[in-house]
Amino acid sequence: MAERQTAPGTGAFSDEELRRSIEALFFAYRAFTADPDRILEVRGLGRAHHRAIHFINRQPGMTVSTLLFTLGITKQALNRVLRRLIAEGLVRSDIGRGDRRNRHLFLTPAGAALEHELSDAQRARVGGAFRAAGTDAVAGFRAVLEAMMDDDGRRSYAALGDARRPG
Amino acid sequence: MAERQTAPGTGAFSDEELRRSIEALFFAYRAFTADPDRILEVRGLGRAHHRAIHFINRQPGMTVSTLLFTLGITKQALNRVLRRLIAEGLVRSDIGRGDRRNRHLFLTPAGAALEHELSDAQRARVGGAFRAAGTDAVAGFRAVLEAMMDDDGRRSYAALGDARRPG
DNA sequence: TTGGAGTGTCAACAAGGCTGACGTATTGTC
DNA sequence: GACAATACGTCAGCCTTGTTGACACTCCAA
Repeated sequence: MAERQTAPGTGAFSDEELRRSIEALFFAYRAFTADPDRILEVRGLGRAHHRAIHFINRQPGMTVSTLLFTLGITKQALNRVLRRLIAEGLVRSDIGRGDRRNRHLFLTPAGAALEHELSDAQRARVGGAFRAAGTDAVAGFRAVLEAMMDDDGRRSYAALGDARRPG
Repeated sequence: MAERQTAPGTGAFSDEELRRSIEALFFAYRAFTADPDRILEVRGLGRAHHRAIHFINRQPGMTVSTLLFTLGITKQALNRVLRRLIAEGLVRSDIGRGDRRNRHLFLTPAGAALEHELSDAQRARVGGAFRAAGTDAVAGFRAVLEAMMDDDGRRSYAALGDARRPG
C-alpha cells in the first residue's frame, strides 16, 4: 500500500520526494544538534542538559512535572539531569509557595549565560539557513514542522507559545 | 552580539522567531522518529539499526566505510549494529570483487520488508504533513533543511542524490 | 484522617555513542 | 619480494541517557 509513484491528485508527493525529504531532515537535524554538543562537551554536559536548560529558560518557574511532560522522558531520567544542573549552579529549584510539593525551576545567572551561548550557536545555524532560503521558505518550513508533530508535541509546543503571550 | 530584536534588513529574523522554530524542529523530529521506534521496539532493534537499513536500501552495495561516513559514527559503533543485522538475516555483506578488502552491503528480502515497513510509517507522517502544509510549503521546507546541513551532511546528502541518478 | 499527587532517590538494565588497542586480509609501492 | 597502508572486524572499558520497579516523603483535598 501507499506505494504511489505518481501524484494521484493535488497535494500528493512521490515516494522518492518523501524519501529525499526524510534524508534532508536527518542530516539537517544532525547539524542542528552538533553545534550545541560541541559547547556542552567541554563542560561534560550532554544534549539532555541542553534541552532542560532551553525549556527552563523559555518558561521560568515551570514545575518539574511540566518539564517532564515537555521532554517526554521519565522522572528518573530528568532527575539525574536536574540534579547535575543544580549541583553545577546552573539551575535553581524553588519550593512552590502555593503548593509546597511543586518545585519551580529557574536558571541562575550562570545557567542563563550557558543558555545564551548554546542558543547563539543554534540560532546562528537556523538563522543562516533562513537567510539563505528566504522568507517564504521559512513560512513553509514552519508549516510543515507544525503539521508533522504528534499530539503530545503539539500540546507542549502550544503551551510554550501561550506562555510567551500572557493575559 | 546577535541579539537582534528587529530586522535590520532583508532576510533577518527575530530572536523569538528563531527560538520558536528551534522548538518546532525539536517536537517535529521527535514525532518523526517515534513512528519507526515503535516498529523497531517489538524486534528489539533501535534507531541505529533503522539508519543503517535506510542507507543500505538507498545505496545497495555501499561499502562499510561509505556507510560509516554517512552515519558519522565510529566503526566500532557501526560494527555492533551491522553484526546484529547480519545475524538476524536482514543484511548481507559481500566481499568486493575488485578490491577484496571492501565489504558491500545489501538488504536481504527480510531486510527489505522491514525497511518498507519503517519507511511506510515515516513517509505517512511526512507525507501527511506535506499534504497539510501544501506544495509551496514543502519547497520551503526542503530549502531550509538543505541550507541547514553542515559540510559533512551536505556531502553525504549529495552523494545519495547522485547515486539515484547514475550515468 | 486518609488517599493520592508531586517529587526525590536507589538499583539495575539497555541502547548506542566514544577511545584505545590489536588482529587479519588485501592491496599498492618501493 | 619486502613492507607500508587500507579496509574491516573485534575486544574491553567508559559515558550519556533512556527504561522499570520500588520506596519514602511532603502536602493537598475530600
